[in-house]
Amino acid sequence: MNKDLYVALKSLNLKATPKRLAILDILVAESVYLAPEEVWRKMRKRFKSIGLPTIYRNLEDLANGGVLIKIIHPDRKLYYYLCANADHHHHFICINCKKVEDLSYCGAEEIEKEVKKNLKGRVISHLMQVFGLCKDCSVSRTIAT
Amino acid sequence: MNKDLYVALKSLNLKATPKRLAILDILVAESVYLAPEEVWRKMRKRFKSIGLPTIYRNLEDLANGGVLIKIIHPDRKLYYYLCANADHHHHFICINCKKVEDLSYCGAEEIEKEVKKNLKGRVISHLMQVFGLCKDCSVSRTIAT
DNA sequence: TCGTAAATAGAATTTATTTCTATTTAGATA
DNA sequence: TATCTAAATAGAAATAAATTCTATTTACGA
Repeated sequence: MNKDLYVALKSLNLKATPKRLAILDILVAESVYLAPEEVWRKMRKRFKSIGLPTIYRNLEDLANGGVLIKIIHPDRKLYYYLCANADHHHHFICINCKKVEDLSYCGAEEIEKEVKKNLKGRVISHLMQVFGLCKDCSVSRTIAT
Repeated sequence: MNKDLYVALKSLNLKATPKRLAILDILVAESVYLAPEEVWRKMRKRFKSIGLPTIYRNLEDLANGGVLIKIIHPDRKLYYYLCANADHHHHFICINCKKVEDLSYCGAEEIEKEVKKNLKGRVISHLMQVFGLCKDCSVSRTIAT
């Protein structure tokens, strides 16, 4: 299995259970974001019995540990996808094919500066998600809904 | 009633019903963001019968029309608050007292440039929300949960 | 290999949101 | 001002998403 992932789990005090590893495996294999329920469907092909609570618990634990990123879609549902480097939280998300790409640009410093100076406040976290059509999907104009 | 709001409703082809106006009134009065269910509780003090579906429908319609902004909190729930100028979608949100303040900074141009140039994609919308503690709440260290 | 804390299944529950249908109402038009 | 119609609403019911609970199983350190 992937050495880095194993180390990551260790450092989070999470045991490397077959199901947890399979969840990671699925999310590593897909370069798109998946809803918990979609992860569940894929897991059911590999395990005869697998509960939805297990999916939720693991996704949440892994997201809290920074191994996964929780993507909040505008339509209320939560989606998750694997994040290779936990420091990078800025994404371009294709609303057609669901592919997620990293954005190098991040205005975090400017924001922090403005909040500190103008609002006298303190930044704890920020969320930046850019939705649009990726290269392929903006060529073929048809948009799935 | 507020002239601007009336005009805004007109332009959205939304009728100025007492309940719709009251929802706006509540959200104008509060400078904090509110969950649909919180709006409902306040509305029940004014109307003897008021259904939750009415709250949801109105908040959604008003948000779609740009009169309200839909704030997506990290913990899955949706919150709403009134937006005076519909063009401004960048907020500093205090996780303690729920106050929402505008941020003037916006990296939209840089992002659009990067998506176009590096990813050959097309930006449709973007979301930037900064969570933290406002001036008052960062002074008193106690954080409500 | 053994012991223990962590992880799990499966059922049940909770919470949030939406759908549906009959009734009411805002506001345009006569 | 009275009438009409599409939009808005209540209230009940259904759906969807996420969580809780308890008994059982399992990873993995000693």
